[in-house]
Amino acid sequence: MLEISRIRNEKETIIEGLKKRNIDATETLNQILGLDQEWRATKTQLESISAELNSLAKEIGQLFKEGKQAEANTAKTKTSELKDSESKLKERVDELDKEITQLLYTLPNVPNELVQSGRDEKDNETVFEFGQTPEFNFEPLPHWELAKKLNLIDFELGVKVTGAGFPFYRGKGARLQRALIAFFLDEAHNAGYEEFIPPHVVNEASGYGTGQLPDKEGQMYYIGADDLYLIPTAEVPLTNIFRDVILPDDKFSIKLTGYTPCFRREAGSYGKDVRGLNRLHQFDKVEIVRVEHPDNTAAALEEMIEHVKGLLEKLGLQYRILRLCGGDTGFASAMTYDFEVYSAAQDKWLEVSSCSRFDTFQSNRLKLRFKGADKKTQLCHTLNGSALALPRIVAALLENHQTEEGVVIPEVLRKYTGFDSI
RNA sequence: GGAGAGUUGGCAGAGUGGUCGAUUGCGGCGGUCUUGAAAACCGUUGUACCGAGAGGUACCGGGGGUUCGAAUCCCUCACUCUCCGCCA
Repeated sequence: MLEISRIRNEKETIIEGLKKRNIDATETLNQILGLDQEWRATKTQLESISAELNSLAKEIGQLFKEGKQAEANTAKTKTSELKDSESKLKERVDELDKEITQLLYTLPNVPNELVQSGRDEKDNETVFEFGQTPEFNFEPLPHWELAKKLNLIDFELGVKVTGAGFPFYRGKGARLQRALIAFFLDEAHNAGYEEFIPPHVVNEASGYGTGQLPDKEGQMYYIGADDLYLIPTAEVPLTNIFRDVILPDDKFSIKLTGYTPCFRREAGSYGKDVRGLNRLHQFDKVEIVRVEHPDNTAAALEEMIEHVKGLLEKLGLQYRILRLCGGDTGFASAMTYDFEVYSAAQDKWLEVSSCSRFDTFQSNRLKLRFKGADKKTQLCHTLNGSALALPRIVAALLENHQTEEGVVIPEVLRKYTGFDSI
């Protein structure tokens, strides 16, 4: 959520920035500023009436104490009129408050100056490429066929027990999952991230804190009996650790990591790119989350990108990094880099990681602040990234490292898997 | 699931209708003393909003009510803890 103070001061900059998302925010911003003006005027009125009432109440108390009943009762009658207008003004202030917040919720984050304007994924810029497209002297199989042939993943069993998008991993397939999770967590640990095992369900306040609610309500599995939500990513519990927190400014940088299963309803996304592991309702992911002083955000994002690059290179996967254009950048993000690995057998690029800086957009909702040397509180910056999401990594590993004899496990994973091929 | 107790400032913990944004202790910050530190002593120490400023308003788990006046009384919701039951 954008800060109202920023809208007051930098309206034109925000309008320019949001154009990169193909959004003309002029009208919304004017509407907000209009309501804000009324809000402030009404609030000033309200507060002066409250002040008057407060002092009257004190006087009446004093009169009672002095035994001046009659005078006290006269004073009492004076208050009723004031109370009337107080409650009317209060009502209006609350109303305006709500309307402003409602409008603020509709505005996405302002893109960073590096972000290009653009409509969709076709306008994303490739900023880095690594590796060679693997060549095969046989017809490479897509991962869903390899998974079946090698008995690694059972999609039909998942359908039977739960439904589509909830596969069983089995045998070496299951052990490969566990190996990847351990590998990713160890790498994050070595890079200075503190490891967490967070809850896999969160309450409503946490959903609002990271912005899944109210905008993406339909994407989360909801447990009605207890009013809880299954997490769509570890970002939600990990970032909400800092909800309503004021940090001392010597605490930075804060670096967290956690593995969790992720649950996404993916409502409305059927029929496209959903084969095999490409899109699931439950998948595993290791997430990295950072809370930063605004001065260090750019460096932190660079560091996260280097970290993810390292992971992919150690796994021997060809990849590219895209800086998303305005239209493709997520609602809360100021700038996002997507990592895509090349899938040989599907002949397409699969998104395996997304690293974003949110600047104050999340922390404003979270009320995550720090107190600087000048004793002023200001909003922290948050960032997060996947390091990494498993399914498409598994898909790429199977497809790109396949031979006619089977699948070769990358060197770095072998101490975790206990086997070097499948 | 049953019964009970609780939720107050960074923490601990007072406060049962007016002078309470809130006693006190600890912690934090500043100072005195000291070569330095500790101890002791003194001072200071919540957040947000409105206002050019003076100043004002709101917040004692959330929401509502009673009252001229609520941390304090009433209603309601949420959460936490203890005991019992069940249980990995």
